[in-house]
Amino acid sequence: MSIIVKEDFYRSHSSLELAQKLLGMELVHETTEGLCSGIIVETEAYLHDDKACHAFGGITPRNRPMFGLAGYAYVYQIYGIHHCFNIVSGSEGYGEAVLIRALEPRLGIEQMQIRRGKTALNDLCSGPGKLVQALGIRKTQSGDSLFDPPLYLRNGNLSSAIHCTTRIGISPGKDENLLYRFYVKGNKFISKP
DNA sequence: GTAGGGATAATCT
DNA sequence: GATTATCCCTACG
Repeated sequence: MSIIVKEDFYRSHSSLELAQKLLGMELVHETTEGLCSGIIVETEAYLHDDKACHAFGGITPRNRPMFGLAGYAYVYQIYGIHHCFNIVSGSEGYGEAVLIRALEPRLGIEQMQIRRGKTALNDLCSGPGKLVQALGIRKTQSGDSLFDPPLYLRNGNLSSAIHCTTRIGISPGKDENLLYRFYVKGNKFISKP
């Protein structure tokens, strides 16, 4: 049973609601090397009035996708080496997104192991930079839609409770105490308990 | 198995 | 020139 999540879904929830509803869904990437996917088990919300949000200082060429319609990808590079994958959320013009922080590997595990250079399952997608590398997502896909192949989400069932806590890697003074991080309680594929 | 520090480049001011 | 929503290797117990 695999139903592609349609654009309506992304637009009928606030960013905070969406961050929680994404848990348990399957993120799928189809490439020429094969299909890879994983269950979303950890997310963080970034809102327009939130100092830690890339869009807080206004629109720039890099963060432009965040100000568009919900249901599109926003990919950026940090620390010179790593990439992070976000799902644009909220209303058009507000600059909000949900950062995907961890996946539970599902399909195409062999391909992910090759791309990551690691074999341990819990070391393939347990972090924002790792899952982007494992799925083979590239920065050029920033701004692409998420309701059609090659990159899309499928509905899934969430069996465990959602845990809510503070976000990771936020500098002091940048709304670091907001409880905008969500993860599946007891799941061993999250980046950090 | 845990803790600490260094790498590295696009982006914006 | 400052900033950045991380990862990985190494050194210890």
